[in-house]
Amino acid sequence: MPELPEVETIRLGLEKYIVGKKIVGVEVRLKKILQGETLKIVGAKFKKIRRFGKALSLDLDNEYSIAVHVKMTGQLIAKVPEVQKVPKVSKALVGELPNKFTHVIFRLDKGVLYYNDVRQFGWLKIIQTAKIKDQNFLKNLGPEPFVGQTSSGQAFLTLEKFREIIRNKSVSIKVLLMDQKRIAGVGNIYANEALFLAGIHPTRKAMMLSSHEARKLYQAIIKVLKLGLKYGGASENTFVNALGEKGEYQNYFSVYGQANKPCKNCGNIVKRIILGGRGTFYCETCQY
DNA sequence: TGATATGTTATCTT
DNA sequence: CAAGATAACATATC
Repeated sequence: MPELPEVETIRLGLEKYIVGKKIVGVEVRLKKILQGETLKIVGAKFKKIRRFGKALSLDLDNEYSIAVHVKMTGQLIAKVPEVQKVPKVSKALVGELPNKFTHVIFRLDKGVLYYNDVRQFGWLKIIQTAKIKDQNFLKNLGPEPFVGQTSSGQAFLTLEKFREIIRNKSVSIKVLLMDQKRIAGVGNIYANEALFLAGIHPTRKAMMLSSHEARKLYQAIIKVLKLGLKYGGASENTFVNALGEKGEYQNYFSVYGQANKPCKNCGNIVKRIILGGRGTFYCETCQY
């Protein structure tokens, strides 16, 4: 769920609302979620928020960073004095803060930053900013599609690189799209949507795509990611932005989650299979 | 009650 | 080594 557009949505919110604010205290309610010494960051100010694929780095002004991966159900929510009324806050997804899913609380000089996580798969790591690139979650990250934001210095996925990545790979194209080591940022929702848009069947072997199909799919990936970002991400499950508001992209899915419903293009029934251990949705008529 | 949900990593089989 | 399947993590929701 939180894939590139959702994490970028969080990043934009944090950039706007917590950069410049000082950490005055840290409360860790669930120890396994946070690694590192909280003492290192007390007194430091947020300087910059970077994104690497689906991960974030909250850089402080004292050479330390808080690296964050929200995995499936993590939420980073800021309560700041300049946002008095938040009209679209999702009560169902957030409710009172802190709540029973709030595992880490950063108290700021002006406001609070909460980390919530229903499934507890996400993590936060306090590390030296200079050592970010040595982290496993970054070392093996592939180039990421360009969706109009540059914040991390990550390599971008060009059409030439994409052709190189799919060349000679007999893995299915959908599994390849979701492989973070090959392409960073694309998860199950956007892989399904991009393949539908490009008219390519998810089980096709990557190496069997024609030159034309490779270009079409490359363009489709960028298009759906940009669309997701435009709608503030997809709140299919627990995703909310840095203010606790839902995204809207789930209202525009073509195939994801549409099993047994008519294809928006041709009216045929959308199929569901499992690929890479994940629900895979496609139209037999429109994708081949 | 049981199926389903996703990101990542580990493990096992082919 | 490549690829594919499956499970594990933890829990809510339908």
